Amino acid sequence: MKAGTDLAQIGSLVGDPARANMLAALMGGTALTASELALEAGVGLPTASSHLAKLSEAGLVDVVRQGRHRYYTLADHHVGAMLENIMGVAAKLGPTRVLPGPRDQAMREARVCYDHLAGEMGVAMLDSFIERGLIRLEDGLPRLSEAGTSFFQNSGIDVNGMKRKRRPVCRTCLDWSARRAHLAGSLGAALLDRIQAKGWVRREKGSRTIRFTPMGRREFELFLRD
Amino acid sequence: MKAGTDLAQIGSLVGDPARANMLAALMGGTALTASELALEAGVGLPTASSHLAKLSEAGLVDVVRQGRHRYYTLADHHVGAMLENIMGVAAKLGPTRVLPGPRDQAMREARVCYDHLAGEMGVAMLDSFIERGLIRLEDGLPRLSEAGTSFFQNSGIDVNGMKRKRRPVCRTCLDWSARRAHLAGSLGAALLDRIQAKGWVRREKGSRTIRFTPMGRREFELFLRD
DNA sequence: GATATAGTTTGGTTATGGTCGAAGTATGAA
DNA sequence: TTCATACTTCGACCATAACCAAACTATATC
Repeated sequence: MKAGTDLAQIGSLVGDPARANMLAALMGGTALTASELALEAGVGLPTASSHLAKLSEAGLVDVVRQGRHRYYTLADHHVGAMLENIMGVAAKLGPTRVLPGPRDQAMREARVCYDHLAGEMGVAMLDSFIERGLIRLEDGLPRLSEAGTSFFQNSGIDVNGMKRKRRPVCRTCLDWSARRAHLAGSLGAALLDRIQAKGWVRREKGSRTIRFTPMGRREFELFLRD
Repeated sequence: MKAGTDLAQIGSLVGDPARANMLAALMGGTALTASELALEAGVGLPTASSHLAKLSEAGLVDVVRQGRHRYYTLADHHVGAMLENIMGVAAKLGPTRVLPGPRDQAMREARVCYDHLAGEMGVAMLDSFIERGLIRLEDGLPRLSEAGTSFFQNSGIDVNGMKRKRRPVCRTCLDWSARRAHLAGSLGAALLDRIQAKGWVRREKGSRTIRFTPMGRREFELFLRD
């Protein structure tokens, strides 16, 4: 009874097409303004504003005011994971998607999951870290090994700084396309940052899909073999 | 855009209070008839029938006719996992649940997650299996070791039979109360079966909560130390 | 056969909530 | 100060869908 009420509350928030589009857009990980989200959702500004107020009040999204803009983001990675999960079920159930088009194909290969890399490339990355002993799995939860700590620190990622924060450094997230785990957490986020900073990928604008450039792909694979 | 539509579709199904209550009831794992679900949801039979038609058409629930009854169940464990996930977010976000009441306490400790054991007891069980080397984690996915195969086979669970089926034998499921993994998959389901068959637990009717009897608790802990 | 039980279908009512235009607030720029 | 941009609030409108009563179908029991 009580459980049903909780379910319904979140469900109805996600259940409105306009809000669902907004949330899907925010899955891209970049903060978006109210106007951008209105455009994304295909509704007027007043409507968008009211939707965002609801999402924000419920705690699904965070907002930070900057000048006359309001930047919205997903509240945290749990929300991102939940949305990813729902999309996974939708994809399984969905109206007989026979052939995943070329666009879906690219998305399967690499995409942004809130703030980290997902898709086959993301799964491959975590696999590689585990194989090389940089990350170890304990009770199903990933932990950075000592070797991993120094490896990432040497790569210019401030892992020790991360360890002092609240957010877990390593976390796994179930990849709906590959049905395997990929790396989330602050380390996952930092790695996506670097991949983007190094110009290995192009973001398709308005989409979660990311495409590796030929050069970027080579570099990335080298990085995994390191 | 397309992703948003998928989200909204599932969201709106889960977003109606009546349907949410039905789904929550089905999380208990037992098949329920349309009338039982109507009662659970607090709506009339015609209303329930229409809701169930929608859920069924969308593929979230399965129905099997038996005489003049129709027994509904969640379509598969992915749906269960999704609902569990949504509840987890709701619990985190929820209206400042300060003190989890005694009832919630029991639910934290042990409950049914669609067809397997969840809560602290479920987490403890998986921990124990891993510690004893019966289950090993590879790439974040649990796999039965050889020792595990013979152990469970000796306990009277037909693991080898399970391996031939489509459904994975071992799967982890993130426990929203403990934020740790517990064991799902066909082995998880079989273990819950045995726990119930041995009379170690009492089901609270109309609830997912299960309570270990004093004796059952002792036996269960022995089983984990085995 | 007649009767009861389980569930669906139909039709009509109601209300929740999404929508936008217009007016209002807040911040920044000229 | 004045104008422009970014967003919110208000008010009114409208569509979707949740709901039930009554009628209907199908299965079981007597």
